[in-house]
Amino acid sequence: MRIGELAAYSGVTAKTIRFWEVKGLLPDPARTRSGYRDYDSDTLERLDFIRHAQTAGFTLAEIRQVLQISDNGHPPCGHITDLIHQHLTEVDQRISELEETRLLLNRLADRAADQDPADCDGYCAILQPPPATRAAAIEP
Amino acid sequence: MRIGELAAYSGVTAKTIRFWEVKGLLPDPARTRSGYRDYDSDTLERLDFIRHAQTAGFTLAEIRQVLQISDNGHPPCGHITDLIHQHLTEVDQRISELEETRLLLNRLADRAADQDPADCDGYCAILQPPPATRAAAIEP
DNA sequence: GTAAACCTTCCACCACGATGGAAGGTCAAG
DNA sequence: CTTGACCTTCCATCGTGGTGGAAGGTTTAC
Repeated sequence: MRIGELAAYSGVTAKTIRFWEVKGLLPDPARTRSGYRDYDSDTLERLDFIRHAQTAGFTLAEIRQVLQISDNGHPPCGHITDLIHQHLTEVDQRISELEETRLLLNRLADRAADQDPADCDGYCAILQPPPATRAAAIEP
Repeated sequence: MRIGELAAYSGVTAKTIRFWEVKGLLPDPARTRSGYRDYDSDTLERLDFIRHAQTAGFTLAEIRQVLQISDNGHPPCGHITDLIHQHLTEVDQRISELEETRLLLNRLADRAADQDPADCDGYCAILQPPPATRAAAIEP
């Protein structure tokens, strides 16, 4: 199977397949006499695996690690389980960060609703923090 | 005030101040005879404004727009209000995406807990999607 | 035999917001 | 007069996951 065909079956572009190969997620494929990449159909499953792992939020580097373990003949389940829990922690953290941002934005929206543009002296007051973030700017 | 002093007062590094200038967030500053940047203390407020806007999740490009409106003598409040609501939408969307990811990871974690590594044939089954995502891989 | 479709490698570029460092000029203290 | 802190510009690099395109070789159908 040539790269275009693999691309068509998998839904991954040929460019991306080559990119994943460079990044070490795909082994060097067989080549035809003329130098074309020649894949067996197992590669389709590997591409699927990579895509599902991406959907789960794993980086290519992490996926490469998992695949290496697998390629070395070990079941990577333990490693994957670790990664899953690690990612859960990260996702939870990112969600709380974003919820904090949302809180801030909501406060700003409230303030914007009350704001008379005429009062906007210098930089717009909406985005100003509650007073006294820095004690005093000493002018030299 | 030279750049190092401004950096010290504002808590923004000199490198970053130059970077913001290049990106159009800061006007070309006055220069001393020898070519050093020479800031007035108003710049301090501008840097503060930029930092608060960043905290609210605005990109430098958005902040530049707001500052341009402000520099042209118009109150940017209306634009800022629009941006705030736009960002609220984006943040909400990002949060739901992450919550979906968390759901997926939790399902994977459950599956991982039940998984016997011995059953891991080929690519680890934990990350496999529920069967029949693609109807059938036709092998050519 | 020739045109289209496909393949190869290689190099550059996108966003995003900086940061590191080289090579050289300036300024103040001792 | 020298040392060190500070400043200048310019260019490269980081991470992330690709995408675009040039220049050239191959295969397939007609």
